[in-house]
Amino acid sequence: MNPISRRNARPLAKHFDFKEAEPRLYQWWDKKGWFRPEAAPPDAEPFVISIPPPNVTGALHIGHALFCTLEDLMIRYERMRGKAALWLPGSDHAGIATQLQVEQLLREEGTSREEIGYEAFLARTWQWKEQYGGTIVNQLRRLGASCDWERERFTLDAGLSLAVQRAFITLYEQGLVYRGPRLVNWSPGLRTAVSDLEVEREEEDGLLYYFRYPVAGEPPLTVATTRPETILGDTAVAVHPEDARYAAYVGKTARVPRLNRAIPIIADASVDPDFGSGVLKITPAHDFNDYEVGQRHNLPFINVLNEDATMNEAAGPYAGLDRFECRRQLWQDMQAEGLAIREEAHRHAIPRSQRGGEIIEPLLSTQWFVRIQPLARKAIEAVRDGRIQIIPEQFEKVYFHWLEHIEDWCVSRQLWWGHRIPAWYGPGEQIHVGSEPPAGEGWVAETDVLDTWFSSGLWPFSTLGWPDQTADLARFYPTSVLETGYDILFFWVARMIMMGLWFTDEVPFHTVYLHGLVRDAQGRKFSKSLGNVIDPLVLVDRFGADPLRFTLVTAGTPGKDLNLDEARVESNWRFVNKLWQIANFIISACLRSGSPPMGLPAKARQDLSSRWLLSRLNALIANVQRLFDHHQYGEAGRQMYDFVWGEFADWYIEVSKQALYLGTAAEREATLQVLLHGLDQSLRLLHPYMPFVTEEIWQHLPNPGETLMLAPWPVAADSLSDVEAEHQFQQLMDIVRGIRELRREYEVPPGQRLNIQLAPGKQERLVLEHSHVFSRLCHVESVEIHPAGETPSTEAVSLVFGEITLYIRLTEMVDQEAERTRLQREIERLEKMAARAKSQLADERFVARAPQEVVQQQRDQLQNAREALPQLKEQMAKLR
RNA sequence: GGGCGAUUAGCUCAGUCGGUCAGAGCGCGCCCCUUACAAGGGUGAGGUCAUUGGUUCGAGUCCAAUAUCGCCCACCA
Repeated sequence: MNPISRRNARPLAKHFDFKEAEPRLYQWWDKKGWFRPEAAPPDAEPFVISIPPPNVTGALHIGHALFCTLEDLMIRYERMRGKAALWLPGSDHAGIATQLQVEQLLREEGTSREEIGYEAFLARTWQWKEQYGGTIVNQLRRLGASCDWERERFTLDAGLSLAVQRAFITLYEQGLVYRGPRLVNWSPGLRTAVSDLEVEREEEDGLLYYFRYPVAGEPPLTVATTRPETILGDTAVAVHPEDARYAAYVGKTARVPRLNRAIPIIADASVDPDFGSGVLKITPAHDFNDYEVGQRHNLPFINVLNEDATMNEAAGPYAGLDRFECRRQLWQDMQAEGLAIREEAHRHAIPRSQRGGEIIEPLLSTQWFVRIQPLARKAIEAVRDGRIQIIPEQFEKVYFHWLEHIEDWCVSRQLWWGHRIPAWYGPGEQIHVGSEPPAGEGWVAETDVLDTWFSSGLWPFSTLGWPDQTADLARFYPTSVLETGYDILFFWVARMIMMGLWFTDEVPFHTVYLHGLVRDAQGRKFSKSLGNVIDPLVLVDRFGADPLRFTLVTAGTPGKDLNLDEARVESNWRFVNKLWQIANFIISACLRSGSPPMGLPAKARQDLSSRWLLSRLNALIANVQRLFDHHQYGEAGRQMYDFVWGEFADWYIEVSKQALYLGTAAEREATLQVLLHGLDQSLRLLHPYMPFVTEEIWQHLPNPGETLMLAPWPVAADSLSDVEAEHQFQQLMDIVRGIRELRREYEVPPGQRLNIQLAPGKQERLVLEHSHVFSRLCHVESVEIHPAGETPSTEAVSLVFGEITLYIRLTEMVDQEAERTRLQREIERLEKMAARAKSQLADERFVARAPQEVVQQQRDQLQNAREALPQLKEQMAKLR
């Protein structure tokens, strides 16, 4: 091993200038190639995350910032652990979203996609993509994302397009793809089919229309509908088979209002006799339930809608009207004929497009479908048998439920932007599926494209070169963790698992980590209309990327929505500053007295506070490891925060000043070593959360490696754990706090230094040897042994900490009454504690069954109370 | 109609393996510009851990019911 060349500490600026440092560090890391897995030795174990590809259309929102932070955290952590970490970035062509945006653009220019035509539209969209598509990916850089940019992919790249074709053709050849007329969810505005998942149902106020269905030879039937225009497509009227009211009607003929078409009255068990009048109109071409009834009873399917949801010629006199206009018109006409009975307010679920929000119509149309059950079975198995673990676990249930009830996936979309389905239509209704048309004349290419999620489903392996057996595929597939929001568990995660297993025969990743949604400080969803949208980049501008990252990770728990409060980002910005000031203090000390040799002082040269600090640090490292193993990054971050601020800064640094300012050269060196070690380890732990400030500080420390990014991750060592030191230092801390409380209670002026007498006892050396702790932390002038036999002055108050009793003389006469109250309070507290411990210990079941430490703890408490109480009571007795 | 989650301080939330777990941040009160940091330090007030049962030596933590809120799935016209 080469000796690491010695580098001196370099002074820090007074404050961290994140605006200057962040881009500088990022470019440096990137240029050095450290984001690439090749930065690790060739035999390093890989750790791979495929980024959830954001829509090219998108701008970075807070949800992106969350996934970006979590994934970067995992990647940086594993990289520091020596793995070949690959975070593969990219973006999604997002068929519908992108097409909508470009169409909007065209509309603003007074034209449309139909007008400019297919080729021009595609060219336009590509141009648009080149222009704006890089935005979001560049924004990820500002958050510190350590992606391997040389492996960046786009779902419409040539390689990925090939993968899509291969996958589709394979499924077809395996008999898992079929094409045919089915009732699908239709988006009239986009004039395309959409999948079940892309339809959202919201309860809305609507109307229920009651009307009469004329029946030959019987009084008319009363029927209710929410969509009167579909009456025109009715091909039956149904009642429940056991509904006595209508038994006479079954088999008779009804006449469709206005059109006078004769339709049968049938009996079907799916009719709920208790809803409305108990009579159901059947529109097989425009309702999913009716569709099934229609199939069962062999009814005709009459489609009354055009692709844009205007009425077609089957609607007779209403042809050409918009669906809602038709609804009004028909109802009016029925009122005129006396067929309309009444309208009733009715709250019901309306299906709306996830994109754009228009009302979706069930429409009969010819589409491509994937028979998904065989794929789903494999996907269920993989989670069931633990090859894939979903975190948090509760989502496994949801996953199973969805996959167990999954229906065939409509994968064709009548869009222009996307992967064209590799199919060809030949003479005589022939269909050929393949990347090229068959030989011969007259073959026409399919114009439908595939659902965007089809290509997303291949993402973990298509990005690595599949179907080619590339070196990357061999090395980095299966990937490691798939991290994303729970809202796309079905859309994306389940489909990746299904397709990964199907095409590669391996799970695409072994862990699924699902995060929650980011909401505003009051827990509301972000929305433009509420005006509560938080732009992560604005927060980065104000506070830097580190505080935002730290906040996003520590503000919540896995799988739960988190409320983002700007105040929290600000307070974490203060934490960044705190870290900076800690570093500033330590580096200044190095500059003053020379940087110490690397490493820790020998145990014999470690003072109590150092042993305490190192033991606490070691406990932190062990805890963090356990938490990381369980993906509890939030709790781990919070513990780091508490350690750095609450223990390292508040206590160790304060105490270290004694050695630094007044100690011998050897003491100074030993203390500096511990300070540097504490800082160095803290920076390593925090680096995955706050990469910028930690790297910047680390670069100013003496003797660092080249980059913190690749510095080894801290490992806990039993040799650093020191229970005794923790216990003793804790006693000192208790005393300091006790004295501070006392100072406040008696309003001792801050400048006034206290003289303390210590009752002789077992712990007297501990207290005497650390008098500097009290002098630095609570303004104590002197500590001396209380002369035996002498009664403490009436100007003194006493403080009791277990077996340590202190008498503190205050200059002015102590208010005897106040002191009595204080002592009384303290006595009561201890007596209660003693009583509880005593009764616990008297319970032999407790002593027998509770762990040894817990029993011992109770014994210690009892012991403490027993030693302290007589002291306190003695003091009470002395009061007048 | 099913399923899931939540309920802890004024607000937003942590709480791992049942035993220093009654915590943090913000807000609020009081004191302090003490030679790393006022972007700071110190110290307080404030909670029957939703309710009720149960398991256990021991429950914020596990179980069951209830209440309230939220989410997901589902073809009630």
